[in-house]
Amino acid sequence: MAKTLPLRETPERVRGCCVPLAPPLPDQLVDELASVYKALADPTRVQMLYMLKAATEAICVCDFTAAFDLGQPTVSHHLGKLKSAGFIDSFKQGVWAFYRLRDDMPDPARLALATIP
Amino acid sequence: MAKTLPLRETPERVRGCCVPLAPPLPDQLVDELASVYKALADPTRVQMLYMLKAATEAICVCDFTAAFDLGQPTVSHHLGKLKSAGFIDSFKQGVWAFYRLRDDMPDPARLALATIP
DNA sequence: CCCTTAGATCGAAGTTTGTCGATGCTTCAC
DNA sequence: GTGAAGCATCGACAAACTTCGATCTAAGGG
Repeated sequence: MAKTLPLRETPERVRGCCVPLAPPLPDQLVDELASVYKALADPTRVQMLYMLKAATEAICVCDFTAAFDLGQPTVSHHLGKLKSAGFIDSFKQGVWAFYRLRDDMPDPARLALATIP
Repeated sequence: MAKTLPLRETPERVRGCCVPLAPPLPDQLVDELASVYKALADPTRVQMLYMLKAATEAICVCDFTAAFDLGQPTVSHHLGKLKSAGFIDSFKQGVWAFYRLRDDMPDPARLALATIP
């Protein structure tokens, strides 16, 4: 017959150990989610997305460059990451480049963006 | 008198350039948000949080170690990051260590966690 | 006691990331 | 055509991150 478990009584209901868990999320989905979060894992990019959420029109790269005490290549680099992650797109107007939130943002990006004030 | 803007007509309403923007978020808040996202910016940690959301009880470290084809020190490292970010806490039960979602999770972490399936 | 086991911590290797300066490209003014 | 301005791209470098093996600590079993 089954021998009693050697665990002493506990303040929490706790199983012995190493019980089967729920099936994991598909690798593809997990990687997609992690990529989206990675794009948000930098203060400059969080601030950029906040500015774009608060803005009523597309924002010029020169505005970002003025706002962030960073070199222009660095600003371009951050905007490129947000673009690759699906948050924003861009268009050119003469010599200027404007960025805005995507209308057709992928769901993971849309959900994550909603957590930014 | 004011000279007309040199911009040609555009498909979008676009201001000239470099117009004042909304005041930025406070640095402290931006850093806190970025730190939370950084904790999610790894597939293993996303999967861990999914497992903890799906579980009804605390999960033993040995379960994570078995689930992730990673060394035990690496699993400990990831759990430590999730703990530092405010997502989870832990308690010991004999030789085992159990992790669970925090009841009093900070708001940024709670919001971000809600974006994981 | 001694030994085993679970987990945390330490130190190191390899990769990724943020930042910069330099350069190239495109557009516009003259 | 020539020059200047706005951006993107490239190459380099320091910092941070992921991962591992080795070691240390704590708890139990004999």
